[in-house]
Amino acid sequence: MEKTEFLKSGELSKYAGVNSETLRYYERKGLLDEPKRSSAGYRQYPPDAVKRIRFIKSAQSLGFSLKEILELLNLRVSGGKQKCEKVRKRTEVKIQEVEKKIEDLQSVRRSLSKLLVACATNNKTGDCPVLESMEDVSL
Amino acid sequence: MEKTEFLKSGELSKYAGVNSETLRYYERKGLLDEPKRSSAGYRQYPPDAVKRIRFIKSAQSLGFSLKEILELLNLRVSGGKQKCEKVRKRTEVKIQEVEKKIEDLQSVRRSLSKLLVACATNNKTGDCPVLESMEDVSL
DNA sequence: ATTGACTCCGTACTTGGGTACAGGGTTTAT
DNA sequence: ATAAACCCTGTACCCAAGTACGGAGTCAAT
Repeated sequence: MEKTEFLKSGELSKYAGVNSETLRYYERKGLLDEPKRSSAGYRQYPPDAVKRIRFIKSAQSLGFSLKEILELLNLRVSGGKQKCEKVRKRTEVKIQEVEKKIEDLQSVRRSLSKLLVACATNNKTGDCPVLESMEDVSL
Repeated sequence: MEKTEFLKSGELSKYAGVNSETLRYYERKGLLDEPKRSSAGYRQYPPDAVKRIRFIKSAQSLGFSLKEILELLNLRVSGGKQKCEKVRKRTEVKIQEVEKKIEDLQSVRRSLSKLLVACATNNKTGDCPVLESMEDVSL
């Protein structure tokens, strides 16, 4: 009877794994477009709002603030030559930032791997080497 | 006359680019070892405390909380077979987490690259394509 | 020996990113 | 037609990660 085309806030929050209050919060912050409302005033989210929330959550776990995430989300080409140029510039900057993060993480991973190797050595010899802590190894 | 071997809180905070109150804060949180004190009670940091602060700051920018950073810093092998085993296990978990972050970042970078390509196309044709926003592209 | 720039400590304040009500309307199942 | 289970709004509260502040001691230069 009902086309189950849209999600209510409870449904969206369940699928996306966040508190439904968080949805309102993101809406206030402009991270989530204001959804249509039912006649009773209930929010009706399009199904792919789930993707949006998940994107926000991943980006956060990668060290982006909500403000930065908003900037990422607002990068998009929408016609007009000079606007496109601006987007290109800002995108290049973002890419640099992301690549820096990737390099730092790879450096962290290398440090962790050294620890593993040290442990493996121990398992052969029974004599556990003392390894200086993370930040001495690299970065 | 004075061996300038140690750093005072103001010096360390300057070199490491943080507020000196932050040093006290990190000390309280166990991220920074309590340094020796001068006869007057002034903190005397070893020069490589700078590395420690920088490590903390990078790790933060990669999405690690101070609590997680403390765990990373406390990973180290220091003798004793079963302890080494525990370290190895925890290290493996950390490596997985780091690799997940790297993959997510690479995915973000690919999305951003698509934007760039779209922009480049525009610059040839003068007709700027409409590209859906970040989270539709990937992740 | 006084001034200015530092340090100490404890405590209070701030900001970002949520979470939790209270008080009210709605929908669904019985 | 009534209760359970939603949803709405506004506001207050919470935690992490700092930051600022007051009152006091210290150090270096004049």
